[in-house]
Amino acid sequence: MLPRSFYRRPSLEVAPDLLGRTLVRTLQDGTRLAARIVETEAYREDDPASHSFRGRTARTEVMFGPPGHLYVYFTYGMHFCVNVVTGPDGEGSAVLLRAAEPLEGVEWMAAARGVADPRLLCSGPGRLSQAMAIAREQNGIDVVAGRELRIERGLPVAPGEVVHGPRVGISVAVERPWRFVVAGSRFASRGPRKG
DNA sequence: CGTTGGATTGGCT
DNA sequence: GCCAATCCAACGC
Repeated sequence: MLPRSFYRRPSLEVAPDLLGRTLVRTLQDGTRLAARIVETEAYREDDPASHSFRGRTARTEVMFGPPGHLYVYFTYGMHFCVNVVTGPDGEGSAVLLRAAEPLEGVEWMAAARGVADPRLLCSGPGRLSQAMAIAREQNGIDVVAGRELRIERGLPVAPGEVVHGPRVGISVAVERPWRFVVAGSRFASRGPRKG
C-alpha cells in the first residue's frame, strides 16, 4: 500500500512513479479486479489543459482536496476518466490513469467491456474506467486505505524504462510532455490518431 | 438561458 | 482517416 505522502508530491513526480503499480478494485460481491498501471498523465493548477486551471468548481472540488483520493469525471457524453489527486490539500493537481495491464478478474473485465482481447480492456482512460467498474459513484473515494479501490506498491518502473511525450486529446499546453508510458508496453493506449 | 466543445471510443469508409 | 454518439460543465449574454 502506498502511503498518503506518496501522493502529496507534485503530479509530475507521481505520474511516472505510478507506473508499474497495481490498481485493485473489490466489487460489492467480493470479485477482485487488478491491473498494472502502464500509462499516466500529469495535470496541475497552472496548466491550461487541467480542469483545475479555472479554479474550484463543483466538478473539480475533489481535485483540490487531500491527495490519494480519486477524481472521476464524465466526458464526451459516455465515458468516465479516473485520476488520482496529488499535491497538498488545497492544490488542484492530479494524475490521469490512461492505461493498464489486466492481472486479475480478466473475465469480468471482458464481460463488462464486451470484448475478449486483453489488450483492449484497459488501454485508454474510458476503457480502464469501464473495465475496473469506476464511475460517478467512485468520485472522491480514498485509495490509500480504501476497501473498494486501492493502489498497491507493485514493482516500480525504472526511469530508463519510462518514455514520455505529449498528452493525448488536449488542445492547449500541447508542448508539455506530461504523458508517461512504460516503454514497449503492449497495454498502453494507442494515443492520438496522428502518428 | 443558449451555446460550445470536450483529458474518448468504436464503427464505417 | 473520419465522424457520430450523448451528456453536461463552463462560459457568454
